[in-house]
Amino acid sequence: MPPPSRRDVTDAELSVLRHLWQNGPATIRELTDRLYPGGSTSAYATVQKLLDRLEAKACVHRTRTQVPHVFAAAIEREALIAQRLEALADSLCEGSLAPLLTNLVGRQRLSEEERRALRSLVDDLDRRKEPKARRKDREP
Amino acid sequence: MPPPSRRDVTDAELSVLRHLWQNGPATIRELTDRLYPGGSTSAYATVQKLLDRLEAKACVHRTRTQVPHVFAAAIEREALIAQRLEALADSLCEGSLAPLLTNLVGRQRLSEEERRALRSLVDDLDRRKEPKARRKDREP
DNA sequence: CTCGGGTCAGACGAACCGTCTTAGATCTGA
DNA sequence: TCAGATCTAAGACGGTTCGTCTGACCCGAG
Repeated sequence: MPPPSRRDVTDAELSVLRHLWQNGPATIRELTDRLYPGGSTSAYATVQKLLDRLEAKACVHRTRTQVPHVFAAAIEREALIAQRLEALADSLCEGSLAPLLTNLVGRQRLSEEERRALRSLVDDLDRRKEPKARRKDREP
Repeated sequence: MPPPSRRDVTDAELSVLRHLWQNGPATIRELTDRLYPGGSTSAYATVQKLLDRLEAKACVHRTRTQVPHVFAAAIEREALIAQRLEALADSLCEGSLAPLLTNLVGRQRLSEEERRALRSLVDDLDRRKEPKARRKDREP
């Protein structure tokens, strides 16, 4: 059986990605100073390798025109969340997202405010998908 | 840096677990015949090892009193979903579940029926958490 | 006794992850 | 000019995990 071939983003890789999300594009040097403060010489190479692999996974974009190269996140945090939620649904719910939803909603950890926000989200969705009187939807 | 120490349930392990969820307790032989139909001798040992590791992860309970041993799922599918959702929240949302929720709700893939079910879930939650007049709830 | 089925412990190859080393290119300042 | 610093690039390393597979031992039925 061939391995999944598309590997997931790793924890160490994620810490790099997180920094790019929070602080925008950066060089290897900047990332190294931030993530491995007081790190020895090899920390630089470690960050470099993490960026290499992130680039191979299309999660990071590298600007080669200038030196040192500048790296920027090529995937949004939301997109990564979406991707993992779908992977979860595939492996545990036969692709259906509903069980995840009910699991999240059925928790006590949701504050009143979160519940209110959730309700308004559902309202928005309803409004978009089944308007009482059909409006001029450009994408039905 | 020490590895995460609590490893996740693997794909192959998950296929065993899935069968236990669907068909109830089973012996190694039964699982092997189901999961590796026409499998050679070693398939049996493979399933056995998967069950060993699942037991080590407290995801499976093994009845040793009788031979052959009978294995049963020791974790519900819902619990595993919950666990993974929390892991996801920890790694990508600083522990907050809300981003997962909004990501799931903001999709087009939710059918009208799913939206209706979701709404009633939120309604239930609201009713449970802020009853206008406290009723005699035996399980609050 | 033999043999088939079961348990148990462990080895194996492959893959992955984080780290680290090395070599060569490029730029800069004394 | 050249010595040193900085960067890119490629790869090796040790450790771990995963799925698979082998072999030894146990036991009850024929």
